[in-house]
Amino acid sequence: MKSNLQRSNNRNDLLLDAAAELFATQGFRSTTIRDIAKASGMLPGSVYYHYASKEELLLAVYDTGVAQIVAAFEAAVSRTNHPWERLSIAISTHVEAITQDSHYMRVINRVLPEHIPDQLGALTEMRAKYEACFQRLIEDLPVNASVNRSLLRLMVLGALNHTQFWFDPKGELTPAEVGEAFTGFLVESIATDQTAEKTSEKGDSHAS
Amino acid sequence: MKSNLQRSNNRNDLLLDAAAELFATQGFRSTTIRDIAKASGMLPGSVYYHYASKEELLLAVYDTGVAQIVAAFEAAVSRTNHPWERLSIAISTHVEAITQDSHYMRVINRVLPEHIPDQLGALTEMRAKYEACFQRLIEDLPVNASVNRSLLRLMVLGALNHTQFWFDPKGELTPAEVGEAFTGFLVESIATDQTAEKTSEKGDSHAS
DNA sequence: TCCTTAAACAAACACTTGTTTTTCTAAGAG
DNA sequence: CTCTTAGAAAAACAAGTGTTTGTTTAAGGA
Repeated sequence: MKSNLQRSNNRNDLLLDAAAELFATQGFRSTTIRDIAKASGMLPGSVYYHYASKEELLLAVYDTGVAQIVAAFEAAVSRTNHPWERLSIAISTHVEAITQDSHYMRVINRVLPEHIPDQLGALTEMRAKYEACFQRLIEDLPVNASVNRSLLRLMVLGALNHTQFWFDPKGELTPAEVGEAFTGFLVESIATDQTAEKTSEKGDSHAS
Repeated sequence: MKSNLQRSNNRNDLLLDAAAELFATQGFRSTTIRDIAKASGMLPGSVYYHYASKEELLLAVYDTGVAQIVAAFEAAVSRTNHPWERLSIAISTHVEAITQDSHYMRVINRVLPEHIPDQLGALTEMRAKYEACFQRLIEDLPVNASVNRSLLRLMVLGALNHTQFWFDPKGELTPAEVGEAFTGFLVESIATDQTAEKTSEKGDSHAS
């Protein structure tokens, strides 16, 4: 039988952390095994004791990242039952995730499945767990029947994914303001009348 | 003096075309000089007779791509003076550009300046020429005073940049429908009243 | 104490990368 | 018919890549 006191697992976590940080800041292709090994204080070959390949290391990071961002998402969204507020909160949570917090979540934004063809299926599957959050959230939005919810989801996801290239955490805008603005751009156009009125009272979309 | 009949320039164009296609379909890093040489029917070393480096080759492709997409943009947008229709047309032009047409335009979408740190400045400068088109277009939109036009532009650009990952030219949606949908999601929320009414008559945003 | 084994080291391997150098070819100029 | 030279071939270079292999270390169980 196995001993209940395994030798230090911590180096494995350290390795994973280092990989996450490097994947998040440099991307997958630009990060070498030697970079990761150096950052976690070991030699290149030692990495392969823990993970069979560089791509498997990415999968482990990705898995953790998805779990974290889904958890952050659900925690944030549970604060209210109002569908449009939920969208706003979800957006700000996403923006927060890619600027602060752990590097694992940033990997989900930076490394797109389409960029690693060999792992396209696995990565897409994981990422789908996150995108499904938005799917449910958008399904719950009270919008006009003519609205193509799938296109709406893709528009929002695209806008969110791009925030990594322009959002400056030291800038004037807060993640919450981005969420409110993006939501505000949409709400009155597509919401059913009663929900639009309810939201516009507290939203920032109208001046007059 | 130089002879007016230079030897065949066409191999240079062929080289550029091959590079554009590969950069567009595989990305910059994943495309090797050997790939490009093979696709243009020459040997790796011969590429360097025409371009001093792989990155210089990218710059040449990028430059052509920006010129083409700006031209396509302006030609499309000039068809109407209505600001919201212009936005819709601009979006559909973008979606068309990344699916049909030349590979040069697809490179602009696929290869983001942030991914090639050594040429960040040059690429950003070129890309700005394209993004400026949207900036002017959004400046001309009659929207409420509370609307942050900069955020609106970033939202639209993000959504557009992401279309490459999901838009299927063989699918049910046409680029024009994407443009109309995206515009429809926005127009009534942020447009000043009279323009919103004008647009909603022909748009597809309201059912009731 | 002996043995097992998790964990890492040390060093190379096999290959790919962008790039350079040298050599050849063929077309136009004089 | 030479001479020059644009243009490409051929082959290698130097650096970097992911990965594998053989060896060492040290902790825990018998």
